[in-house]
Amino acid sequence: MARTQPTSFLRPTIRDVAAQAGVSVSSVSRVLNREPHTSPELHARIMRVVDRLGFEPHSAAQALRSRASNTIGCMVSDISNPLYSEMVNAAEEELQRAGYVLMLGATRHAEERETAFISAVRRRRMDGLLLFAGDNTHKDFTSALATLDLPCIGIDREVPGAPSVRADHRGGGFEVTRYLIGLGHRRIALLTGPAAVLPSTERVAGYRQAHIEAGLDVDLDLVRPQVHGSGIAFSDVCQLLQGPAPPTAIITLGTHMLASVMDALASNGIRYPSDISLVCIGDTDLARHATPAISTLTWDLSEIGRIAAKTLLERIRDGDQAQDTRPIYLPTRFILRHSCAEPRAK
Amino acid sequence: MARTQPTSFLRPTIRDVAAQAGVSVSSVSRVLNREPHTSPELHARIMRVVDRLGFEPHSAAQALRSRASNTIGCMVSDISNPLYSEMVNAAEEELQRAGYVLMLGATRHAEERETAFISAVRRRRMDGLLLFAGDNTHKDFTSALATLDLPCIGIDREVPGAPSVRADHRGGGFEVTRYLIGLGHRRIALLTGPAAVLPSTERVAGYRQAHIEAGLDVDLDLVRPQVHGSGIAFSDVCQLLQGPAPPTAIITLGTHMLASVMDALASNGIRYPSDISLVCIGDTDLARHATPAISTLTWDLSEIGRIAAKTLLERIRDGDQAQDTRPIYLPTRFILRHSCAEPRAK
DNA sequence: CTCAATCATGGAAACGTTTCCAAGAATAGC
DNA sequence: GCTATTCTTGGAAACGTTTCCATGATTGAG
Repeated sequence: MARTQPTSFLRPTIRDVAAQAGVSVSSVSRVLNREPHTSPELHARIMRVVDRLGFEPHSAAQALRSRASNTIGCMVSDISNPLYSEMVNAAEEELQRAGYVLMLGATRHAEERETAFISAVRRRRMDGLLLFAGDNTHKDFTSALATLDLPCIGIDREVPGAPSVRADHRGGGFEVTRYLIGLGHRRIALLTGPAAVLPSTERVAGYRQAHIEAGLDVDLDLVRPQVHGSGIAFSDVCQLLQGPAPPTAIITLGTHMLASVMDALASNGIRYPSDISLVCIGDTDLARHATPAISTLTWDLSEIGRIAAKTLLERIRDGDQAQDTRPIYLPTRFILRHSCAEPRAK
Repeated sequence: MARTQPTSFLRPTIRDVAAQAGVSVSSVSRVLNREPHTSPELHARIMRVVDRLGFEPHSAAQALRSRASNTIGCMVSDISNPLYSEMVNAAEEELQRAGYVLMLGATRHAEERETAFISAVRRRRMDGLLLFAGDNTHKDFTSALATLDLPCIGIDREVPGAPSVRADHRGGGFEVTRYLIGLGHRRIALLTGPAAVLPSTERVAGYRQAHIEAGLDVDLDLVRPQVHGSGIAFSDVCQLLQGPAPPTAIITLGTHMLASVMDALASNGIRYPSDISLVCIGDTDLARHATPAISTLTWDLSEIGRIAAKTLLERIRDGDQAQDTRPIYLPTRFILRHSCAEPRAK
């Protein structure tokens, strides 16, 4: 009887509900969890009290007892990168609908933050994990990940023992490079993310493949992986343009990097498509509305997020079965605009 | 003794640690929580076992007992909006550093998702809440919020009883409008977000104020709040341009909306700055690199996120004191580029 | 009409921590 | 050298659920 009259400043517990309704705690739990074997009258009586008291179950207690936290971890290097934020947005929508809450962990490319997040995932007994593209040479992180027995999906990333959802960056890189080669370009610069991140790795592979198929050598000096942040692309582009054998075409990421590249072109007095051809990867307002508009390799970011979320939910439901870990690929699409031309005759 | 030998597939608990170290559970807890009154030898012995077993405390149990979840809620309408994602990114960094995990709730402007998220905040006993700009006419949400006794910060939003961090959208709207009026414009269209969202409300207020100070009437037909998503600005701009008294200047948001506006101008054969002047709110790559570059009202998004996070942390630490709920304003800055001119003589 | 099966409910033991309290050991004050 | 304090540790009671088990009531089969 001690808790029949709940003190006003304390949130009501399931015992308060049980006491006020004159039933047992277990009945309240059963009703709240829609279990069978509960009479309609009991249900009505309990729900009335629940509403009156504004009872809301304490999810930590639920998690402790039932071993499900209804929480999904989402590890991403940089949520302010529009490529990621669009995928996260779509995934969150899908997971929210299924009753899960997303826990965000932005790693900012630091391995120490990655391992810290994995630790948080373990302590909080999260139910699943979405792992976005990141540096796959981080060994501490990889080994921390290996100890994690948890449904997991890689997004533009390979995760041992887990399926991944990816855009076909290799195919995209191939298509774009082949297109430029077809126009007659022989020195094509590729500005992409760090080499150890899957999309970049794949992109470079596609770039090489296109060269090989055309019987051309690859000049690795033209492949310039960019470190994150700042407008580092700027100096790389300047260096290339001012070098002995400047490129006649540039492939760059469509995010901030494209803006840096355009700055670099401008400050070297070089115009596209007349002086140099330009293709970007990842469609943006800037690519669409620059003058001339920039030909772009694009793919469906939201769809990747959605598929990743759905696949994760399936794996959570199916438990240990469904060990199909084949990657799911989404196609890229090349949008031709007006930023490319045949290279200048010497 | 029953649990001295932990079964391999179960995660070790604090009892396992205690048993293996031959000490009491409470000692382990004390050591782990860095409490005073623990001898160095005990500390060393326990930590050795903790490391060997790979023990990680179950945060649900901690939350249940200690009434702190180390979790911050983050309610935002749309995480894929770059304005929001940059603020969230900065806030997350600050909160992560303090040991908190961010729980993301994207509401997509739906009140039902807002109230659902508040419910999640309550059930999970989150320690604080970051509330980003949203429709302030949502009454169910507002009343749900009122029952929430929890440190809370509004970001570009007013929250009763809580401080807010905001850009000075009113001042910014005023400055931009005054600038255009100064150039001679008398019909200035304002395309902004929904009227019930604070930044828009304030912006419109600044816009009116500039008109009033100049002794001009405000034609409310020129103020066009835009519903979210899609390129709705497109049809509004077309309608204005084709109307009887088209505007000679347009103020628009710098996000996707700017692209829509540019499309609308293009498809009506109208060029800026010669035919019409253009200013956007919120700096983007597009605004910087469009030709001509677009004059922009900007402010420090990351700083807003950081300040919001820090203020929230203070409030969590200070408990019920520190009831200073005055809003913190950040200034806007007008960047003059090449998108404005005096209006055409008739 | 009886016995077995099912239904509806209650009681109590978990889940894995933290924290309160008690108690013995060590230290300090005089 | 004795008492009053402070240190160090252990035991046990919470925290608020879910779930297992037991029990009485109801139903169904023959």
